[in-house]
Amino acid sequence: MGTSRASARSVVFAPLDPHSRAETVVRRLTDAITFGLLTDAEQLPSETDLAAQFGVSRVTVREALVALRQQNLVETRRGRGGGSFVRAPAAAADRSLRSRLSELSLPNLRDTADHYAAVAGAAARLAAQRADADDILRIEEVDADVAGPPHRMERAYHLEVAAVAQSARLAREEIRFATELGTLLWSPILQSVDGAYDPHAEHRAITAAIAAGDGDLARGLTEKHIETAVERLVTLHLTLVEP
Amino acid sequence: MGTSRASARSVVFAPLDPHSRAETVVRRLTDAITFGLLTDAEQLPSETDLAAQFGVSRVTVREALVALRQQNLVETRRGRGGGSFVRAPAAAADRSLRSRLSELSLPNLRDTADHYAAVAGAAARLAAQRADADDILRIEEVDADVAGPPHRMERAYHLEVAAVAQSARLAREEIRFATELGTLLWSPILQSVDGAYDPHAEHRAITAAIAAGDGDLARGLTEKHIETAVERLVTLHLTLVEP
DNA sequence: CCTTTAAAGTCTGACGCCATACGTTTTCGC
DNA sequence: GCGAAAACGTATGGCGTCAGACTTTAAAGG
Repeated sequence: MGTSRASARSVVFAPLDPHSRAETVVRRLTDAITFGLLTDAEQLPSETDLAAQFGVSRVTVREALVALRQQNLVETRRGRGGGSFVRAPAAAADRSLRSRLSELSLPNLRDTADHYAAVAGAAARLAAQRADADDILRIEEVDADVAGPPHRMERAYHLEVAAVAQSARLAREEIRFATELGTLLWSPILQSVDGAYDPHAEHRAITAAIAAGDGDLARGLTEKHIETAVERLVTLHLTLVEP
Repeated sequence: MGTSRASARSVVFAPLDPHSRAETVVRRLTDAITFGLLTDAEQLPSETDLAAQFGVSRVTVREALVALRQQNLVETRRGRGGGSFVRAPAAAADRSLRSRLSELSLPNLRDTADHYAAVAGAAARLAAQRADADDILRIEEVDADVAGPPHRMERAYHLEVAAVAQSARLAREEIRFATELGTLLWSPILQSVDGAYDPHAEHRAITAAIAAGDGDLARGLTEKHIETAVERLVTLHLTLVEP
């Protein structure tokens, strides 16, 4: 009894976000660059457009861009055709990933993964209930495109499943996890640890379950897919933490 | 392909929270009072304590309290033993609930419910994998306490299950849903629509599945429990929207 | 080469929020 | 009844953010 009361209060009275708005914009853009959502040499929208999209003042955007320039994550050019351009060195992303991984606590990593599996599994189940033939084709097309880095492929696949599930919330959650954890879970570093791992074969099995309308199987396969990736990540984490 | 890229961007460039900090505090406290997390005549922490807990300045808390007083949701007394006290008329809560329900769009309601079922179902499944005998006793004790309003009982039950699942994230999500949707889903208004509904019997079945270590059954029963409540809410929603 | 255009750079007054300090009110405890 | 303590009420200077306006820069297009 006391538990639920105390815990509900923990939400009501939880601290507000301590970060300034400029700082929040910095974190947004830094994460997007570090995790590959914004690629090297890519041009950001203009200051005016960024301000409109983020719902902040242009001064705030400019403040954030100063910080990003100091981190050498963007460079800015004036004049027509100017603007801010991403500078994302590949080696920095790799170092950032290992650094990030070694900062994560194992219980925290497992808890995040449990949550992710719940969301992605539910999306797969709903997709099995709601997909039509066009949806299945689309999922297959997305999965057939193997031209990019693994975490991009994984993100595209799971996001397509969430879209087919017709749940805006689950799709949004999927994107959040892809941003927060996806780059770790599906990192190329992990691919070299165990060569026998074939995510595409697992995707095909999930897609077949969705096509067959078997929601429980689709969910179970999705959960296992994520749990497998987590175990590999845990293995890497242990090598980093106990040298 | 374009789908996942465009959608990832929608997260990166999504608008920041437009609400001022004072306004956010107002919303927090208004929701907590309206949904029964803070009860009539209950004393709020002092301004200084609220400021510390919310991580804001006292001026901001005072600003929020002015707004709450204008809404007649609190009254404030000076001096020793003074402070702000909740004023939560039962009729206003009922009106607020119907008003809230008629504002919800049906697809939105279903989507939220799908997400809730995923979280609560996953919690039940993990609880079945991780519970020991003491945990089961605790769940049963929580469920045996029938002294309060239904939404309180439901919150306490599901939160206990999430606690037994040993997932901080799922517990936090559970609290969020209990705050956002729980008061609607388990409202006394709905209890009078269909007298045959017995949530405690459904809880006992879920608890038995958890005790038996049957994660899939525990999850399935939890999902059905929530889906049943949603259908009843949809029925009420239709009576409000199409008179 | 010149003009136009897009985009960054700079500035300004008003408002929200911060930390800090002090004053007033009311109850509690001796 | 008095003094102490808790708690609200008021005020202040500084910083972040806002909307809006104007200037400078550099590329694109004729």
